[in-house]
Amino acid sequence: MVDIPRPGQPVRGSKTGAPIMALFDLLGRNWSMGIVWVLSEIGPCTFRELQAHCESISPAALNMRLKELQVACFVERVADGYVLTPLGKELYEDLVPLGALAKKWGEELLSQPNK
Amino acid sequence: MVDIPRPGQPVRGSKTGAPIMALFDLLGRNWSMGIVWVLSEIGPCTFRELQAHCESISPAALNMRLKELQVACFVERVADGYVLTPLGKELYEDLVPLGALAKKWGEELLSQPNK
DNA sequence: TATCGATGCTTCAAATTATATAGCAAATAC
DNA sequence: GTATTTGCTATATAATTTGAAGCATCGATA
Repeated sequence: MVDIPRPGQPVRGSKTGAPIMALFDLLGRNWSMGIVWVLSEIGPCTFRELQAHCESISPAALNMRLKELQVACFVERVADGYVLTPLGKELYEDLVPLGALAKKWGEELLSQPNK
Repeated sequence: MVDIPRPGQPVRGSKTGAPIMALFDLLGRNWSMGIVWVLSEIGPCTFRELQAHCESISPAALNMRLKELQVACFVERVADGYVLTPLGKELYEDLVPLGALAKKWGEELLSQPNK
């Protein structure tokens, strides 16, 4: 039903399905990383809460990404709504450094003549 | 000309332009992370080499992503072709842990009944 | 100096994805 | 039982990506 890129199967970036490319294929979809980030920040939450925190995501997009992330074992549904799985939390931990880099990047862009 | 999401300006995921959301917006585009990854693996390389290593990217897509990554200061053109900037290398370093996670994830997916 | 191959793209139509808006069915709260 | 809230679905439109073809420029060679 919901199709996700899987290591070992052809994905964008690798016909043999290099794991990193499969992951990039999944995370490179619109909102994927944002959802993981927000879910980690605000903890277990309902669909509508998640939607509100993502500010401009459409329900169709949110729904699709959530389904993918569930099939991919990064997110699961519990009584309170949606949560990161242990693997999802690991993923989040790996994304954390990007938060710091993003700030540095923002400064560099400002100090730079726009192209 | 080439438009990229910038911290401080409205981006997907943040109307105020939270840096991490701007970065996710950029990296969440098709092939962005894959290009950074490949560029780091094979070092300075030509357009066609990059294209070959990305296995199935179309030149139009590669060109667009390269322009964006250059405007974003992650990639630059030198005599030998394209290279990561120092900031681009930092970005790569932050992506490295995802390589390990991807392998673990691949195993978890296999050991799991597919949904 | 003519031609060849390699390189760095551009073009364009077709397919895929994403967005925005409306709204509905089920569960809970009153 | 009526009103809210929640978790979506539907649908039309817009944006992005793909895939294939090909062109312009360059340096090397004949």
